[in-house]
Amino acid sequence: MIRPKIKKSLSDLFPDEKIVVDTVPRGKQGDYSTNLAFLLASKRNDSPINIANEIAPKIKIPAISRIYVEKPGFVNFEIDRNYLLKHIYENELSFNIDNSRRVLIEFVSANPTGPINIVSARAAAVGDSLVRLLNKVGYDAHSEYYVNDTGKQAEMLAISVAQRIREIHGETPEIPENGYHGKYLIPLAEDIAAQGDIKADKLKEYSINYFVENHRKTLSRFGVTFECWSRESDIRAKQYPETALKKLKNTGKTFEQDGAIFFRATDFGDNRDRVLITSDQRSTYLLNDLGYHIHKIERKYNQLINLLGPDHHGQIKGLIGGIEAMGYPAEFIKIIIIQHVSFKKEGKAVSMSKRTGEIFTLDELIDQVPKDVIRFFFLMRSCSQHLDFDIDLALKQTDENPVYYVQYAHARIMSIIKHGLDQGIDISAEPELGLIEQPEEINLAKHIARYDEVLEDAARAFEPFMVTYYLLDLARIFHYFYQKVKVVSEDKGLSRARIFLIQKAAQVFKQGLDILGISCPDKM
RNA sequence: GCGCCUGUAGCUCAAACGGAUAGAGCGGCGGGCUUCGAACCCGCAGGCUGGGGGUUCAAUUCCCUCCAGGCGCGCCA
Repeated sequence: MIRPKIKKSLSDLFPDEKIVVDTVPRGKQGDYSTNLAFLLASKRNDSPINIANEIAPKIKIPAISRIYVEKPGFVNFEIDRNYLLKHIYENELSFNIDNSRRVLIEFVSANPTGPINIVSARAAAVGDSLVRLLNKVGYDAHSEYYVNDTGKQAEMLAISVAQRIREIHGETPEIPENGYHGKYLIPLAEDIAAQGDIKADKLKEYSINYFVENHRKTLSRFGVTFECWSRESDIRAKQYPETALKKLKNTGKTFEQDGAIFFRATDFGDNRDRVLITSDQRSTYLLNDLGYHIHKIERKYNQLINLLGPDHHGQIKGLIGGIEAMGYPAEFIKIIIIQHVSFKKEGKAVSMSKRTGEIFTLDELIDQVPKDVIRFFFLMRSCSQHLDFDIDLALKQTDENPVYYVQYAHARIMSIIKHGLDQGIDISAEPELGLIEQPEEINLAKHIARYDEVLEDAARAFEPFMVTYYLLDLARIFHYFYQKVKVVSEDKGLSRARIFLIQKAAQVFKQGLDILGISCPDKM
């Protein structure tokens, strides 16, 4: 990484300043810039441009060949060409920004009362990519799926399935109003009916397992696998909710009212106190969830990340407050809200409700749109951004999806390298880096060198989409380079040097797309 | 009513921690293959960053207010 080297050199000169090193906008001199002169200006009561001119000559950094001062006071640094190429040549594209972090990322966790619908697809894409990204930068990150297999909705599922079985036997089904009316229960009911009678008390377990397996298969088609599937029934059987309740009671942050036990969540910034045990002595979702989080922490994780939909934001304060009250640092847990996706079809919004049975399943979407396209689409947006997904657009115009733009760049490179081999270029030979000097070549090299910086930024922000944008930029720069520079020519030494450069680009494409969970074919 | 998110080009979106002339893709118009992959490249058009006020050397970014949209606000999960 070049950026931290600049920052360190500046910090050594001015240890008291909060120095920012940024990239330079297009069209300006230099590659990286600092705001240092602005910071000093207010303290010294002088103009930023004067200070910039004063400090610029004092800065000596091996990676930097030239320093420019730009109005109104930026100090810009140009990377030394030889340093840059050597840096790329020696960089193995693997690094550690923090190897002490053991991270558990819980995401999707859809209720096993029906097929996964496309609302969960965004969380699946982001969560899976986040696991890959964090592992790539040196964290020890793992994926987790929480199965809500107890409680009222599980009961309601069993009741609804029982009615569908009656229907198969020629009777009129009577699914309760708040039951599950979707036709997707019919294959399950047929499956059960074909096996003869399953006892009523086994119906719930069987149905839950059916959908858990269904979720696992669907997500696997989407390229998403979970290392751990935790079950609420297991958490309960191991008495984690009771443990959580005991811990909370010990802190004095609970109270009784109307026969129920409350958690004093308002002490932790919540807008109301939250029920832990209802007046009819059932544990609430919050208490079970707190128990579940004890279970996570007991597994030696020091960073828990939960991806939630925007409809869950109301429960964040209660959960974090509860974890804090139980004596764990609040920073242990990070909640990421993945904003709402609006699906549109034939120009109008698609409404989805599992209870009424109006759903568009993830399986149906994958049947029609390649998973690479779907994932890329979701990973082009920041999590905090609402997102419109036009299904017709995805179905009809997949060729225009930018994912192909990136994949094409990689395939093009592989084709050029093959061509080079056919022309007798020895790609095992040491490249003569000094031959790389065209502006388009240097620009490509500079962008390759930024890869690990982008990964660091994306990992610290928990935002895989930053990788997506980087890859689109790199593809654009490569395609332009291709237009201007002939890689394979009569000059074997030059050809070898240029192949080295595009090989590095290909490695970045491959690894970057892998972080996004998107394939990277050699031919298209 | 309260809380969270959002408002940037015709459309979909960028612009990390406040920085330089607010950038891409799609769509529109005009160019470019005898040459390593045209799923590509180049150029043009298109913006009071929802309105107004404030803080700052500097605001798309922070604060206030108004307007518009989305999602929440159970002893449900």
